[in-house]
Amino acid sequence: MAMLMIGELARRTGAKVNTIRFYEDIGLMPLAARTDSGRRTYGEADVRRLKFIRNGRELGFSTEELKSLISLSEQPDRDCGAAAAIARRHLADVEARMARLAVLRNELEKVAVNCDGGRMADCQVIETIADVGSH
Amino acid sequence: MAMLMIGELARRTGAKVNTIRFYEDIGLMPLAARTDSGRRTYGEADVRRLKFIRNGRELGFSTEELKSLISLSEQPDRDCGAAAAIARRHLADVEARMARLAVLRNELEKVAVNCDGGRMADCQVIETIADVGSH
DNA sequence: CTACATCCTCCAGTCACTGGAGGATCAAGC
DNA sequence: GCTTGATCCTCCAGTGACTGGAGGATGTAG
Repeated sequence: MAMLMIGELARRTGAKVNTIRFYEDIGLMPLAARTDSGRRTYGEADVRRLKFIRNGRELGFSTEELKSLISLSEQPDRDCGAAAAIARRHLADVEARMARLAVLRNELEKVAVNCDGGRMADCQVIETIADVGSH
Repeated sequence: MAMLMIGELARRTGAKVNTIRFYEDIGLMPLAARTDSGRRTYGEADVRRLKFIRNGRELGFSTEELKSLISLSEQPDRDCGAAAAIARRHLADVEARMARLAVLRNELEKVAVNCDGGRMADCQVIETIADVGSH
């Protein structure tokens, strides 16, 4: 298994180099092993972990939540109620956001088509955003 | 039309008092009129504008995008192509996020039910988040 | 007239990055 | 063996969008 340098890890996960170092600083990624000259090296497990982190972040989990989830997963004998609780807390939030996004998407779709070339006075974008969520 | 104090505006829009002042600082809300003693006063137009801003923010528009949208809407004779363009740029993003949230929601739902009481070794939360979006 | 809520300004802190300066190291080509 | 360019290192300052608190003035109800 070939060791990866930080730049390659970045390419494989879509995270920026600086972001990976930042994750190490805050303990979200483990302290990386180093070459003799001090360069960080990574393996496949790091690729998986970082992909997990990036996905989690984009889906709205905080770094602290991800830390809990990871440290939970590293204690395979304890029960997973805690992980499920974090997930469930997130579920309601996710559903609410989806509902509002759905409304917005439909309105934006209409607007993006109708609006082009018209005058601002007839533009629906502003009204649309003002009204989403006041359902 | 009764004038509102900042606290009442906050209550009606869900924004915090400090956030409203912050929006004034960065020019997202206009400089509020003041009473003799220096307190900010607001009217119905401010309620609408702030609701628009809060919704826009929660739906992922940046404060700069909202500023553009607002200043566009204040020039009703110019064409609304620019507003539509901002909306369209957002549309693709919104759709991508919805798709991933949908996958996540379905998985979290399964997991939140199955997982409770099990051992971490069998827990799907981690796998689920690691895989969403890698499809 | 005394509480107490609400307002004011100013400023420091938070979260999750992002970017850059200044310098070392490495791999490839001449 | 040497230069060039990419990549790496550390450290630190900045960003966006707030959030919270200190310290003090003002308004209102009993």
